[in-house]
Amino acid sequence: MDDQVRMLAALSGLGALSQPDGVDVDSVRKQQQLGQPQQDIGDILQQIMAITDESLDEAQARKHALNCHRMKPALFSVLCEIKEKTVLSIRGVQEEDPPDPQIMRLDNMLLAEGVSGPEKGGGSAAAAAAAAAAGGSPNDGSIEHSDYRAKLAQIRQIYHSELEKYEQACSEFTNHVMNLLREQSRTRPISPKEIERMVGIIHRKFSSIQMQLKQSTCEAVMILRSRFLDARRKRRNFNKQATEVLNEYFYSHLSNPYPSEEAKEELAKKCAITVSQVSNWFGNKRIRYKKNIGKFQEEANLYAVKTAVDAASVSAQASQANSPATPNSGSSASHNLNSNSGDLYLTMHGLNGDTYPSSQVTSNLQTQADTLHRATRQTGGYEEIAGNPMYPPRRIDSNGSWQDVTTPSSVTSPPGGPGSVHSDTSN
DNA sequence: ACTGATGATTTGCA
DNA sequence: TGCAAATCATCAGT
Repeated sequence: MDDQVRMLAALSGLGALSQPDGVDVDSVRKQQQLGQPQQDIGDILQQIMAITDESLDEAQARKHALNCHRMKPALFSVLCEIKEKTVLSIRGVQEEDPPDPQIMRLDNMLLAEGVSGPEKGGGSAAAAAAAAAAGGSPNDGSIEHSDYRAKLAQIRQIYHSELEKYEQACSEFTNHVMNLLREQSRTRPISPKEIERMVGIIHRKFSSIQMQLKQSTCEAVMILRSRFLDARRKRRNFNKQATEVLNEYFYSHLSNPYPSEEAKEELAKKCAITVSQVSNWFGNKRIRYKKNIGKFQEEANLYAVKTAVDAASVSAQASQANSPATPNSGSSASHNLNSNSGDLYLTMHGLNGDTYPSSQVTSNLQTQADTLHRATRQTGGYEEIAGNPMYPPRRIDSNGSWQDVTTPSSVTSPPGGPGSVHSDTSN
C-alpha cells in the first residue's frame, strides 16, 4: 500500500516534470506557485488509497470529503493529462487498424456462395454450377440442385443465427462496459475518447470471434461444394433402361465392343448420360468381362435372347412388308443402335442351318435361348458352354485384342458389316 | 457391418 | 489420344 502511494505521488510529480514535453500543467503549476505545497496532492492520494481499507460508510464519507476538497480539480486535471499521454503512446503503437483483409476475403466468399448475400437465390448460381459440373442426368441434377440448396440454406440459417447471437453479445458487452466506465468516470478521470477506445478494443476482440464464425461457415460451404462437385462421391448407378441399352450394344458387338464416337454419342443420348460416361462404361465393361467371362455369360445370353427377339421382330415386319425376304434382310438393313444385330444374328441364323418363316423365328429363338439359359444356370460357367453357338467363345489375344475364336475378327466385324460401328480395332 | 457391384479416376503405354 | 489395368469411392442388397 505504501508503495502504491509513493508511486502515485511520484506520478503526480511526473505530471509536473513532463512540462518540457509540452504538456499543459498550468493549473497545477499555478497551484504550486500560489504556495500550495506539492505535499497536498500526496496527501489526497494517500487518502484515496486509504479509502479501500475503510468501511463503506467511512469510505463514502471520505470520498465525499475528497470530492469537496479544494485541490480535487487540480488533481483530476493532472491525472487526466497523465492518462492522455499514456493513451496517446499506446495508441501510437496499436491504433492502426485497417479493415482486416482476412475478414474481407471471408465476407466476399460468403457473399459469392450466397450465405451472407440477399435472401434466397444467392446460392443458386453456385448450386447450378455444382450440379452442372457433377454431370449426370437432368433429373439427378435437379435432385442434387435442391439438395445442395437445402443444405446451403441450412448453413445460411445457422450462420445468421450465430451472427445475430454474436452481435447481441457484442453490443450487450459494450453497453455493459460503457456503463461501467461512465459510472467510474465519476470517481476517476475517464475521457470519452478513452471509452471510445475501449469500445474499439471490445469490437476487435469480438471480431476475432466473428472471423472464426465466418471461417467455419466458409469451411462448411467448401465441404458441401466439394461433396457435390466430386463426381465420385455422388456416384449414381445408371438406370435400368440405360444399362440395358449399353449392354445390348456391348453384347451385340462382343467381337469388337468399341463404339465409335458417333455410336457413343447416340448411346449417350439414348441413356441420358454423357459421352465420357459411355466411354467409362465400355472401358469398365470390357475389362470386367475379360476378367471373368464366365460370370457374364448368363447376362450375355440374356441379351442374346433380347437382341435376337428384337431382330426377329424387325425381320418379321420387314418380311411382311416385302414378302420374299430373308430374316437378316431386316436387321442388316440397319446397322445402327436400333438394329442390335451385329454378329449375333448371323450366329443365330447359322445355328439352324436354314431360314425360318418369319412367324416362327421368334418362338424358335426364344425356345433355344431358354434352353441355353437353363444350361447356363446349371453349368454356371463359360467353359461348359464354350461350344454354345449362341455366343461363339471370344478370346483375348496376346495383344489384349478382342478376337473371335471361331471366326477371324475380319469376318465377325468387317468394316461396315452388320451392326459394326467400330472406332478402334487396334485393341 | 459386410460384401459384391459399379461408376469414376489415375497411371502408364503405344 | 484412346485404351487397359489398377484403384478408389459409393451404392445397394444381405
